[in-house]
Amino acid sequence: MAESSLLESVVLGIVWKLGPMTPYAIRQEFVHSPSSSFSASTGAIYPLVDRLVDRGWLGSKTEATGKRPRRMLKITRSGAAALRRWLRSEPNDADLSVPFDSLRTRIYFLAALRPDERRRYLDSVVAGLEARIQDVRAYCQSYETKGRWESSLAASGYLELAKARLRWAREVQRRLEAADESLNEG
Amino acid sequence: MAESSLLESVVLGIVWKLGPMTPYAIRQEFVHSPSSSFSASTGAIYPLVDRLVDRGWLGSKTEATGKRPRRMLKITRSGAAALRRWLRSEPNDADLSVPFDSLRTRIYFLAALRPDERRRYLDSVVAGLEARIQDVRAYCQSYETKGRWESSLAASGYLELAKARLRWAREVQRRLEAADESLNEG
DNA sequence: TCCATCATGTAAACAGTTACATGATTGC
DNA sequence: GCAATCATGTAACTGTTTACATGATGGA
Repeated sequence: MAESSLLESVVLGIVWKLGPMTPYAIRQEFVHSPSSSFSASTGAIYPLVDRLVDRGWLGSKTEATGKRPRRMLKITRSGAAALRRWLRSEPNDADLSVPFDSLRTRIYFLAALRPDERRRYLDSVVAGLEARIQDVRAYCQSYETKGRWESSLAASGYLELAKARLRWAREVQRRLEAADESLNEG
Repeated sequence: MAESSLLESVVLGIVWKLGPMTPYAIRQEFVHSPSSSFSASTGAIYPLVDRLVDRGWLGSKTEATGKRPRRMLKITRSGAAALRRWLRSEPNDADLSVPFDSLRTRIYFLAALRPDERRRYLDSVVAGLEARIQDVRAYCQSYETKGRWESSLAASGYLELAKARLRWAREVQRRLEAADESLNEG
């Protein structure tokens, strides 16, 4: 049994949860997610779907409704089994390590900028995160009311991370300002 | 001027901050980071360093100290300028979107498991995150005392995310248990 | 009528992983 | 003497991005 990649497992999960659906619809799920870690370009998603079909995890039926064909994908028995295997598997090192955050990574090198540049950058980060958290809140609320329970649990995970990040960015901003002031005074 | 990838910018930043250093030492920085998003395998790092040298952003001097040569890398003027350009650049959509979390992603499909399997999985997640957060705390404290200020700000970002994630995992655990109990009663 | 979106895919280029290969140095 | 780690790199494979190409459908 082939070891499957994360993206493959997620696609399998999406079809299990939302299917039957077209490859196009799968892609939209990624596009509209508040966490854009998978860009899921066409060149990634179509070959990936083919792989899952070849492995017998997705069934594919081409419907000729209009003139142009649509591929309807649905999960098979062995596909659902593979999904459950993934879900049950012990979280590994990468799963447990602190999520990657490109804003945090940049901060690590912030001393390379002048104080005024640093301040400007932090302002744009805080403003950007504040704007974004509104979208996340809206996304989460839509799941709390109409969604399934798992979706609302995942959504609360989005919100927790988004809030933690904004809290941290404000703290960074505050500490930089304090440092600048003490420099001006002393 | 070529647009540089995130990994390239980070390598540039590491050499700016910690250099002059060997490609091997750069790799160790990634290996020992609490966020293992960059695995930075040899096959990634050596060609990447070559690209940065070709671009004139890193200077490379091969020292023949013993018998085997060591490449000492140091950032050039234009390399430092490129680093600052990256640091000043407006955070984009991907930067501002909620960080990816594979544990959260799995939760989204958790209904595919039986209640006892879900509970077992959540237990291993919470245990794993608890164990991990100790390492993160230790890592952060080492920067609070001896590190530079930017490192300690980045470290506080690690800790905030790690804590938010554990808080969320416990909340999920709690809500799953509550749901199971109400099923048993009603 | 025209534009956006639905919908399917391919091809070239590129980046990254895994595995391999080599050999020096340091500490037990 | 031996094992771990320092240290450099390459080659094959795989997955992803970017760009291209095509055409249907539905609404203003």
